[in-house]
Amino acid sequence: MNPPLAHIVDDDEAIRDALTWLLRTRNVASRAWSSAEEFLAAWQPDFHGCVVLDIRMREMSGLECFDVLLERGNNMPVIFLTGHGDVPMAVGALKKGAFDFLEKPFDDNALVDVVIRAMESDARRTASQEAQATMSSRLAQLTPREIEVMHLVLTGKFNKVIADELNISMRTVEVHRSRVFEKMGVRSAVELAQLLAPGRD
Amino acid sequence: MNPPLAHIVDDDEAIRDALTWLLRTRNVASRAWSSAEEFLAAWQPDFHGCVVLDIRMREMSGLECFDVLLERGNNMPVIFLTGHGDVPMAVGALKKGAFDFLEKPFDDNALVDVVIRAMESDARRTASQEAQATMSSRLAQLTPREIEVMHLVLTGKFNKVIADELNISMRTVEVHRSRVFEKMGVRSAVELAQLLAPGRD
DNA sequence: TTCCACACTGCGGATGACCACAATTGCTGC
DNA sequence: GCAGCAATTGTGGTCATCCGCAGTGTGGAA
Repeated sequence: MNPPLAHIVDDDEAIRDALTWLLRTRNVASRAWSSAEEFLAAWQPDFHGCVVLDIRMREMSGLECFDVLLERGNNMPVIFLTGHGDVPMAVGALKKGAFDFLEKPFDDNALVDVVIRAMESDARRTASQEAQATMSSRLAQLTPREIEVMHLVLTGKFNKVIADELNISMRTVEVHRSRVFEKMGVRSAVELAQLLAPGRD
Repeated sequence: MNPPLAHIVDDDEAIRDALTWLLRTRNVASRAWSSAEEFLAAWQPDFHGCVVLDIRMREMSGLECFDVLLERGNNMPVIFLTGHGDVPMAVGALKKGAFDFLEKPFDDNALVDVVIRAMESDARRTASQEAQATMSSRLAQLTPREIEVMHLVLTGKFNKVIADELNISMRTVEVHRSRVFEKMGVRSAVELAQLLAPGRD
């Protein structure tokens, strides 16, 4: 898996170097890209960390780059940097899901804080996403009939009722139910419900 | 219950009237307040709809008003209007949970759209909140011991195991469990798990 | 003191969940 | 055709759940 990095995307080498240095002094690993195109070309779905994206760049702008990332299903938090941002631009970016939007000149401490919080946020997201991936792969192992039975089990219905609704025997329901538990790695309907429900408590 | 209203808070009477008229033509009920203080004095937890809040006002500013609303646990979406907003102000407001941040002069259609979306959002939130209030009032009826047993039941443990952990007899666990189901209005542990879990499927 | 809510316990029976063993049907791929 | 998977069903038995009936003990409120 790709290690978490702060991906710095800026066509100004001085800024790139300054940010790289700044983050290194705070023990934040980073990688610099000299254009949106370069970053997008290298981008992979399992990139982790965050993106620090300059708005004004020679070719593709930071906002355009952001749109491409959204289309590709990027999950990393994106922090915008801009020298000449206006309010609608900032509002639009945040409403599309940007993590933050900072104006130059920015305070070094503030930027580092934002980057760190973004990377923590990504780490949390990654963790919960992995759990969900495990769930999905398990769900994928279920046959159509098993899924059907599982849904009815999750409504709390008795095997007898489920059998009625599907016009099959109770015994068959028991078998499906048992296989579902086995494949999903649980030992009861309650555990299954907890597993398929988001975190609580 | 208070009906859903677009609460217009602006110390400029011309703006208030214009917005009220604009919203009425689109069949959106609204109420105008001539200052943040006036609105906050009248504000009640069961206000519904949304808030259209001017930033620059003579006494308390829109941002200060927003902070007070947040402290009071306001749930209505807040839409900011401003003539001289800057980027950090907009970013800060959105990150604190504002629904939108519009600069004057704004497009009438755009504003109405935002207001309508905000009120729809509030209607959805209200609905899910009522469901949760029902849950809370039911949970409040449970005795301490019943809550304890309920939590263990929700982990999928057998009554026998629960009895062991609490050093009581199985029969007692059965009684608590039964009372929990009765008070929570469910008929099985699975239904209980579904009820206490956020929406899914 | 009396009443009541809460927690606790035992017994026995009805019902549901789970499982091992055993088997049939139909469809797919080699 | 044969192997393999999915879906189906039955028998018989064990374990868990659920429930009514019956009763004890404690602490707080009337």
